[in-house]
Amino acid sequence: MKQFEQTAPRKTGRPLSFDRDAALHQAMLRFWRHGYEGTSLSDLTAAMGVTPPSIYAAFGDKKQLFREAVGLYLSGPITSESIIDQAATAQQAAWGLLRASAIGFTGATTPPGCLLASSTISCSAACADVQRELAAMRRKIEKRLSDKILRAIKSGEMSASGNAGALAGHTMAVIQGMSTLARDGAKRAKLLRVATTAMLAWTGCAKSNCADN
Amino acid sequence: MKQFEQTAPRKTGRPLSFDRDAALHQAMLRFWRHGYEGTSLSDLTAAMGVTPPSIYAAFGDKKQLFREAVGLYLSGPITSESIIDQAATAQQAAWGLLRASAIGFTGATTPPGCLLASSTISCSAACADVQRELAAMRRKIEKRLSDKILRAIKSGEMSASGNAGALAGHTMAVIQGMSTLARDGAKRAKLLRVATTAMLAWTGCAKSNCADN
DNA sequence: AGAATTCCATAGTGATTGATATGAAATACT
DNA sequence: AGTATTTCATATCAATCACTATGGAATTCT
Repeated sequence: MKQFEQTAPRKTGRPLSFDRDAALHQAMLRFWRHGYEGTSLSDLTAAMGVTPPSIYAAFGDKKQLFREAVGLYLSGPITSESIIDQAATAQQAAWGLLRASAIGFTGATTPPGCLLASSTISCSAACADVQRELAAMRRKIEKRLSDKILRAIKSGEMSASGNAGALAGHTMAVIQGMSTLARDGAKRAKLLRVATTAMLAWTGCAKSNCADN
Repeated sequence: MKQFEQTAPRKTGRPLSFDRDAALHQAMLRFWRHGYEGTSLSDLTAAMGVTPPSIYAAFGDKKQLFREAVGLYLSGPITSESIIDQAATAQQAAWGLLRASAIGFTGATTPPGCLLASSTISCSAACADVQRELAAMRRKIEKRLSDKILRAIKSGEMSASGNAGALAGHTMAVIQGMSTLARDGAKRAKLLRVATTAMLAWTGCAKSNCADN
């Protein structure tokens, strides 16, 4: 997230009268709940407590503000990458992602679902670029998981072969789908049961050596 | 779809100068690709070849046009309900849904993904009602599948118990997630592999008698 | 203190949104 | 033919969209 790094503090001029991080957090929550195009500038100004000129001075335009909001959403001590990389096995990596998603999609103080999964699923042609960016982020996570599975297969940790992409795709699909379930009102316990069920595919995979349709 | 039934043909007055069904089909394709709010009236008029007053005279307002488009999307000889009801087993019902979704989400002449899954995942507060309606449709399908699984368990067709909701939720999540994968560029073959992988959860379920997290 | 710099608040920009008013055109009924 | 009825085409409507011009306020530097 180099492009979002804090620039050197200003030495002169009137100081900012609002907390940039807090305002960005509020913007993230609005985008999370209503998506990119579903969140208007007047929504943002009301939620952030900042007037339009200040928003544009501090964040650029709406797209850049959204990109920073996505960056904030993906930041934090626990990320998809860290879950995948630090898992002992590929199967545990998938479970870690599914479990973290089930919990993250049903936070008490955050909107239901996943910001990445819902904010630009459908949008007008005007934001096709933002849509592509988020799609690339999703594919990046899937590839990282797929690579982890592939290495597990090569190292003999898993017996199946040739299904790394399918297992990774299935895991990602369940995560994206859990986001929709959460938006439709599913509770955390239900999402965790769905995640547990999804992991049965790994059991089935190990026992049946993966159907090779 | 009683509310969308063709009214008795007019007996007097200037006849419609456009094909209502063809115009509705074009509207459906636009909503499918860009979602409800992402499709503007000017988009619709251009795609349908109909001027705004004619649209409003023929369909009411934008929301009603969208509802008719959803009705058209869900119509046809093969529906979720028919797939579930006509399947010999609950497992075959899930597979039928997954397979039909993988194929339907990657049609050559239709937008990628699922209209139901993507058109109102995120929207402004102004269309929360439409969002709720689609959520209810998704839940209805899930419940029908869940009931099918429940009956299969009670009849002894399946050994597991107490996981009908989890299996149905998992199936629905994979379907919704496949829609996102399709939107992100996944090909039909990949979605079918994901669907096949998802079905391994049933194998794992049968063999391990379902983990009781 | 005075200059330089930066930000805030007011008020508005043109464009687009969903939706219509108006009157002419095209049909059926008498 | 004449009337009633319905639709079509033009030209909008008010509201909202993302965005900004302008000038004063608040700070640092000299």
